[in-house]
Amino acid sequence: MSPATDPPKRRTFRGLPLEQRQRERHERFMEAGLALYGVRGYHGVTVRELCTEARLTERYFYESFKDREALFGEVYQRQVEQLRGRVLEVIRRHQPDPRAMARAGLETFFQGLREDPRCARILFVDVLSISPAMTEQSRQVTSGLSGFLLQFTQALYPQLKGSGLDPQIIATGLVGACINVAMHWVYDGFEQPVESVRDNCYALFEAMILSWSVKTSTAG
Amino acid sequence: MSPATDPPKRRTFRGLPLEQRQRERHERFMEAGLALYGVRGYHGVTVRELCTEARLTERYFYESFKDREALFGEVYQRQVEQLRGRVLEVIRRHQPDPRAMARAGLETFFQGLREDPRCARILFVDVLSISPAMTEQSRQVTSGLSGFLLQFTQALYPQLKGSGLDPQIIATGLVGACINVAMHWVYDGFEQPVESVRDNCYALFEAMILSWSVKTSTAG
DNA sequence: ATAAATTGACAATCAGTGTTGTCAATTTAC
DNA sequence: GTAAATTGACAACACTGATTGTCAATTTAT
Repeated sequence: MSPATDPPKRRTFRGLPLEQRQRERHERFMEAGLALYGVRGYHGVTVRELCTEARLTERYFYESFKDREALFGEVYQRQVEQLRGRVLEVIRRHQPDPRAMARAGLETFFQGLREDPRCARILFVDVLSISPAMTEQSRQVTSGLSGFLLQFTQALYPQLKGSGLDPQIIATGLVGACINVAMHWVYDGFEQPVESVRDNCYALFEAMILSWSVKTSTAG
Repeated sequence: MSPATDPPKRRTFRGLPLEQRQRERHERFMEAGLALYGVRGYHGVTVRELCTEARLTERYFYESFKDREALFGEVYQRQVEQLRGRVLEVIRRHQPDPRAMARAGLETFFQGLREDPRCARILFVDVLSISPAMTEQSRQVTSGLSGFLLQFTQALYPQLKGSGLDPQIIATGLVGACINVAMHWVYDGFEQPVESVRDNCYALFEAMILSWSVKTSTAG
């Protein structure tokens, strides 16, 4: 049917095969996305700016991503996985002391944001105002976080069940507390030392657990 | 210098003086802003749509507002003041019982969001991704909220000072907890009864206060 | 009744932006 | 060396949206 234009034959260029060149371009756009989205937000950044930042052209942008939102989605997902991975790793390393695990996890979380404040904007601000699809993606991530927290505390304190409270709501609240503290910390330019932020958030966790065990021990 | 076109003489129309007509138009745009921004978000709404919703034309939009952002700012500020006013009022009405005050305040907060879910999106989501100016406005509001919470708890529990924790961070965390719980509640379609949401958030407050007084009493 | 003010509908302008296409220059395979 | 693949710069196109301007119809004051 079509007049049969032979597809161009792939070949190496500057010593690199096609796949690697494509991966490198993809990677440069990812970095440009982090740099621009993370500072000016999703809606304030154009495709052209992303291309300039990546030192590539529009053609390659659409080679790697369906549209602007797709790039944001990938940047978002990568940030989530990087930070989550670091936190899980450090938690594992502090087993089995639950307090050390919680404190180290919190500290790693906050350290990650301080090392790269752009992460905070991408993870907690812009993702919510792009599209219903991105909002859903974000909600799944934070729900997963609450779920993990839930599992963690219930494994450590099995007596927490049956206190009349809703563990899911409590977990959602604690996650929200950390996020809000983190955001203010970031926007205030990291005034407080990371140890203070960590300890105060940990205090929220501990308070909740304490109160829980008190309630359940007096109730049971 | 200018060819001296006389300014049009103001007069009544449909029995209403100019000021009142302008105020009514302004009001219709405010309602349109709440309706559209509150559902589709700031970036998804155009001036034309706002005009259609308000059953007015672009000319009147720019009569009332400098631009799209100005309308959002006013809608935001009004929502803040309405909700805050209701919460403060009900807290006052439950004086002097601190638990009743806290629980009633929380319940009013959540009820307000349930009665008008558009409020949640405007207050907690979109305001953060519009401009640095709007972000700053939002931060001032939530800082004010944390400040109020701080004052409230410190007045009730003067022994809380000197526990080694940073009350400002704790307050920021508690506010973030309520916001996050509220957002998930809204987006989940108000599955849980408002009493449950209220009680669980209150439990966070109470846990914090309890833990605080325990720490200070054992330390002092 | 008439002229002026007011309104509403909509055209016109102007600036961006996403997206696709062109083309010359560069690099590679043969 | 030559043809094909690849790249990079940028033009072209289509579309959207903010903002200003036009004008006829309506209402009011005198």
